[in-house]
Amino acid sequence: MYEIFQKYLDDKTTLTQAESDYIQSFAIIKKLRKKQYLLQEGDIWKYDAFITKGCLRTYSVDEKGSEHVNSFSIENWWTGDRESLLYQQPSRFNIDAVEDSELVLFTHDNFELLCKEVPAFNAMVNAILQKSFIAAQNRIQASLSFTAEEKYLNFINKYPGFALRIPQTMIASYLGMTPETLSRIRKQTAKK
Amino acid sequence: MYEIFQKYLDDKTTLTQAESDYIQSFAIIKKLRKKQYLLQEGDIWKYDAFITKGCLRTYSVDEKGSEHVNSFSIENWWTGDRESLLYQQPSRFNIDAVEDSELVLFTHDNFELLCKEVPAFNAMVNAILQKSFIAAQNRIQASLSFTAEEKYLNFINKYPGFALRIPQTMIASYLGMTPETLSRIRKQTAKK
DNA sequence: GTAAAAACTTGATATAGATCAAGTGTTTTG
DNA sequence: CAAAACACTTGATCTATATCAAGTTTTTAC
Repeated sequence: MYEIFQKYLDDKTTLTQAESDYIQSFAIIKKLRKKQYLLQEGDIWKYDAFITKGCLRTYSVDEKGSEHVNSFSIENWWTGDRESLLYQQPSRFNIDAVEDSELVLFTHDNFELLCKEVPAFNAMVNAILQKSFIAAQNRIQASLSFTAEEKYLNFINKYPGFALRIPQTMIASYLGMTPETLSRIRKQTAKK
Repeated sequence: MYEIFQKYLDDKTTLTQAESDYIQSFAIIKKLRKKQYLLQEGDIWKYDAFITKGCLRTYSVDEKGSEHVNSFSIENWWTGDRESLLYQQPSRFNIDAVEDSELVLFTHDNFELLCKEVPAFNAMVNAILQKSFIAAQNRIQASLSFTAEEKYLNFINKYPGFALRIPQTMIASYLGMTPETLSRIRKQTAKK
C-alpha cells in the first residue's frame, strides 16, 4: 500500500529518487480492522500517520460517557493527536477505524528528521498544517453560526461521500447533535 | 513599540544581529483605535500581524446580521485571516480592535522571504501554527462537549484576564451563547 | 459635565433540539 | 443461519438556552 503514499508525495512535492527512498526507508505499514484502535485515551501519541485506505475517527468521551467526534480522516489524509505528540502528554482522544484501513506511519523522531533533511517534505508538512488550521477555523465558525440543519447541509456539501461511509450516529456526534435530531433533519431535507 | 516584538523574538528564537536587523527592516508599525478595523469582510488579507499592545477580535456576520466571534488576540500573539491569505480570496471575517492597539505588520511576501532566509524564524512560525491548530482543536472539543456553564468556566480558566478586558457580549458570542445567558451564568457561578 | 449610546441585568415566554421510549431494519458473529 | 448487537426511525415529552422586553448602570463623546 506504500504506492498510494508515494503517489501522494509525487503529487504534493518534487523529490529526488534518493529523497523518495530515504522517506520510504522510515515508513511503517499498519493495517487496522474496523473498530480497532490506533490510539486510546491516556496513551502518548508518537507518530505521524497517513491513511492509504479506509476511514478513521478521532473522538473523546466525557464524564457522562458520551462520545464526541472531533474529526474523521479518510485515505490521502493524515491523522493523530498533535497535542499529545507536541507535548508528549497522555491523549484525551481515541482514534479508531470506521472501516478496515491501512496506514503509513512514521515515528515522530524520524518524521522530524525527514522534515530537517528534506526541505520539500518540510514544506509539504507546513502546507498541510496550514490547511488543517483553516479547516478547524471553518468548523468553529460553522458550530457558532449554523443551525442543526445548516450544519448537516454544510457537512454533506463539504464532504460528499462521507455520509455514505460513516454511520449517522457518528456524523450526528461530529455535528454536535443527537442521532434522533439528525434522523429528523434528513427526513425533512429529503422531502425538499 | 518594536521592542516588544524584539523581546518576543529573543524569547522564542536565537538570531544573529544581522538576522534581527533583517527582520526589523521589514516591520511596519500600525496603531489602531478602539473599534477600528484591521480587516473587513470582502477584503483580501495580505499580512502577518503581531500584536504588541491591545486586543483584537475576529468575527463573522451571518445573513441575519448576527455577529459571531471566532477569536480574540491580545499582545504577544498573532492575528489575521489565514484562509484569505493562503488562497488570496476575499475574507469572510472582520477583524477590529477591542481596545486601542499596536501591531507589527509584515507583508506576506516579506514574511515568506524571512521564513526562507532565516531558518530560526521559520521554525518559530511553524511552532506557532502547531499551537494555533491545537488551540482550535480544543475549542472544537469544548463546543461539542460542554454546556454553556462549562464553556464559560473553561474560558475564564484558560484565559483569565480576558473577561476583564472584553465586553461580555463579545465573550458570549465567542462561547456560542446569548449575552443574557452569559449574564445569568455569571450570576449563578458568582454565588458558589 | 451631561446627553446619548452601549453594556448589562432581570423577568416572562418561546423553541430548537435533547431525552426517553418503543419499534423496525440491518449487520455481525459464533 | 440464528440471535445478538447495532443502526435507524418515529412519537411524546422535557429542558437548556433563545428571544423579547423593560429597566439600570456604565461608557462615550461633544
